Amino acid sequence: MEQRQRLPDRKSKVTVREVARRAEVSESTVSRIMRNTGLVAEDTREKVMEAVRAMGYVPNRIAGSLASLDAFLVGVVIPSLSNIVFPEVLQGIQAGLEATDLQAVISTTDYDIDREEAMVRGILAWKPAAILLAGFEHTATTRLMLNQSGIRVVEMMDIDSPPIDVAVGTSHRRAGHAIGRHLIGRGYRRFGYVGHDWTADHRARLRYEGLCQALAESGLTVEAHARAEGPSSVGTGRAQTARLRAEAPGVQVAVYSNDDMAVGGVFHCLATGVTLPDQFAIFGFNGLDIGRDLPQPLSTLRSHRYLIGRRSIEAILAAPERPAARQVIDTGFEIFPGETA
Amino acid sequence: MEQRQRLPDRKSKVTVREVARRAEVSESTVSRIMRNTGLVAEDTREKVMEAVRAMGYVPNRIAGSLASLDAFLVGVVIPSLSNIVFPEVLQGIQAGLEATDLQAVISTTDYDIDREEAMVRGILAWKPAAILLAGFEHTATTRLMLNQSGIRVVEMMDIDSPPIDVAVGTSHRRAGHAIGRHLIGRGYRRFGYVGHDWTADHRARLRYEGLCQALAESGLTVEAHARAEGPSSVGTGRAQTARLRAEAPGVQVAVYSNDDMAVGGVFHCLATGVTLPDQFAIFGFNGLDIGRDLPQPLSTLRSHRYLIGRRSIEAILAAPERPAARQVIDTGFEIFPGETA
DNA sequence: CTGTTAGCGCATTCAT
DNA sequence: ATGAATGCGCTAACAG
Repeated sequence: MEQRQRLPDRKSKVTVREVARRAEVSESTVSRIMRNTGLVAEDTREKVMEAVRAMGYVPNRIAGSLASLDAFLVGVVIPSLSNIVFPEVLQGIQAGLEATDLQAVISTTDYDIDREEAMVRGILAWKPAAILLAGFEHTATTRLMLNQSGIRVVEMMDIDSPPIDVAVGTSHRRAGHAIGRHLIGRGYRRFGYVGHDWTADHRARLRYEGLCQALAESGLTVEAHARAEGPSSVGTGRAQTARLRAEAPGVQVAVYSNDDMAVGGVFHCLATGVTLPDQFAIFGFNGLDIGRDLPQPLSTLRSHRYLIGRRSIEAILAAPERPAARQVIDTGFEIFPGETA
Repeated sequence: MEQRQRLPDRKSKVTVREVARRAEVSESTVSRIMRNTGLVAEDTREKVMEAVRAMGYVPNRIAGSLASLDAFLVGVVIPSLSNIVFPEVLQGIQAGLEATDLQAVISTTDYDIDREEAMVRGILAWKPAAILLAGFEHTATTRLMLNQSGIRVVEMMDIDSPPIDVAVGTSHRRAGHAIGRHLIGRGYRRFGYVGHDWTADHRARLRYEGLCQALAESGLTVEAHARAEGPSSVGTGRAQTARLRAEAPGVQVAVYSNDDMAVGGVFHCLATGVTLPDQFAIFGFNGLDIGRDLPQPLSTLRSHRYLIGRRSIEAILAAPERPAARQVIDTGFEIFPGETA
C-alpha cells in the first residue's frame, strides 16, 4: 500500500533560494508570495507556486520569526494533564488559536513551582507572543522573568489574587461561599468536608474557606473532615466518604473538593445502600459531564474550563501589547441543583 | 503585595552582545558558557554568569536553533483533548520529554484529516526533531510532507497498519478478538454491541471487527447493535444501552466501544435495577480509572495510553535519524475481568 | 582558554 | 512589480 514516496529533495533542504532559482525570480519575490504581501504579477505568482509545489517547499518559521522579530508561538504551562479540568482548558485554548497562525507550546509542572520556573524559562527562550499559566503561585524568579519579557501573561483558573497582567477564571472563594449558602437554604445544618491534598491545590482550599465563611455567617461550622494526602480521584473520594460516614454519622451533607471526589462518594453510597440525599447528601465542584449522567445527577457547581482557555486567548489577541492596567476576566459559575443534595 | 518589579531592561532586549560587553568578553565566550560547551576558565564563567543574572538574559532559541540547525521542538498532532485517552498519551509524552531540552508543540484536529494536514504543515515549519500523530489515516499531502521532511514520524495508538516510520500502540483488532474469546470462555452466547460513531474513530471499528471474527470462529454473531451518531460519552452509553435493552431483550452481554460508553451502561442498569452481570453483562475498553471505582468494577480491556506517549518519545530519542526500516512497538493490553461480565 | 569570521533562512528596507 | 543589500541573534569552525 504505502509506498516510499520519491523524495524530490531528501536531505538537500529546500529553501527560498532553491525555489527562487527554479522559478527564475529573486528570493524576495518568493518571500512576498509566501506571505501574500506586496504586489505580485499573477503569472510570476503562478510560476513560483508551481516551483513551491514541485519542491515541497515549507518556509522555515525559525528563520522567518528571527528575521521579522514576530512571535508565532504561545506558551502554556499547566500543573497537570491528569486532572481533566486542564485538558478542558487546553481545548478552549486550541479553539481560540484556530483562526490564528499561532501555535501552542505546552508544558506541565506537576504542581511544582520550581518546575514551573524551569518551564517558563524554556518557553520564554522561544520568544512567544504570550504565556498562559495556572494560578498565582510562582517563584520570585518566574515573576521576574515574566515581567522582563514584556509579553502578555495570563494567569488562568483563579481570580482571587491580583494578576501579573491578566487573570481569567472564577472566584473559588465566592464559589465555596455560594455552595454554603445554597445548602443552608436547602435546610442542611450539619456539614462535612471530603477533600484531597490542598497544599498543591490552592484553589480547593479557597473554596473550602469560602464555604466556612458562609457557614460561619449562619453560625455553623464544618463538623467533620475527611482529607486524603494524595491527589483527587474517584477512588479516593469513595474511600474518604466511607471514613467520614463511619467517623461522623451525624453529618447530613458533605461538600467535596471536586466532582471526581464526589462521584466516588456517590459510588460509596450506591455500593452500601445509602439513599441520596435523604440519608446523606453530596455536593461537588466543577460540573463534570459524568456527574450529570449518574443514576441521580450530581449536585455541583459548574465552572467553565473551556471558556477560561478561550477567553485567555481572546484577551491576548485583543491586545498583543501588555497594557498598563491589570485586567480580570470572570468566567463565572452556576449552582447545578442536581439530586444528590 | 505584588509590586511591579524594577525592570533592569524593559524593551531594550538583552542579547549575547550586551552580555558580552558587560562581562568584557566575546560573544562566543558567552555562548559557550550558556551552552556548557568547550573549556572556560572558572573566573570568566563567573564574570559572565553574573552579567547574565544581572541583565536577566535568556538566550533566544529561535536564533540558536537557526544557527546550529538543531531542533528543540517535537510536534504532536492529536484528534482531540475531550477524549481522555489523548491527555493520557500527552502525559507520557511530557514525561518522556522531561530530561531533554525538547518542548512539545501540540495541535488538535477534531478527527479531520484535512485539519491534520494543516496542523502538520504548520508544525513542520518549525523544523521539529520529530512529529507524533495518531493513527494511520492521513491525506496524501500529509504523507508527502512527512516523508520529505526526513524527520522521525511516530504514528501512535494503533499498530494494525504499516507505519510511515514508527508505530507505537496496540492492535485494536487483536484487542477486539481477545474480548470475544474471553466472553465466549465465560459462557456468553448472545452478544450485543453498544458504540459511537466510528467514521471518525477508526480504532473502535477495528475492535468491532476483531470481536466479530472471534465470534464467527465460534459460530456466533453480534445479534443487536445500538450505535449513536456522535462521539462517545457516558450519557450516550446510557441512552444507547436503554435502546439495546428495549430492542433486543435476549442479549446476554454487550461489548462497548469504550469505557465511557460502558460506564453509561452501568449507570443505566443501576438506575433501572438491572442486576450485573446476571440479567445483563457489560464489557468496556480502555481500563479507565473510573471503571475500577464503580460499585462493581467494570469488566474491560486495559490499553496503556501513558506508555504509548512515553515509548513514542523514547523511540525518537533512541534514534534521532529516521532508520531505513520501519518499526512497530506494541504496548500490549490486558483483560481486566471485573465484575460486570 | 578565548576571539574572529561566517553564515543559518528569511524579512525588510531601499532601489529600480 | 521586482531585485539587492543588510541584519535578526546566535553557533560554528578556525585561529591564536
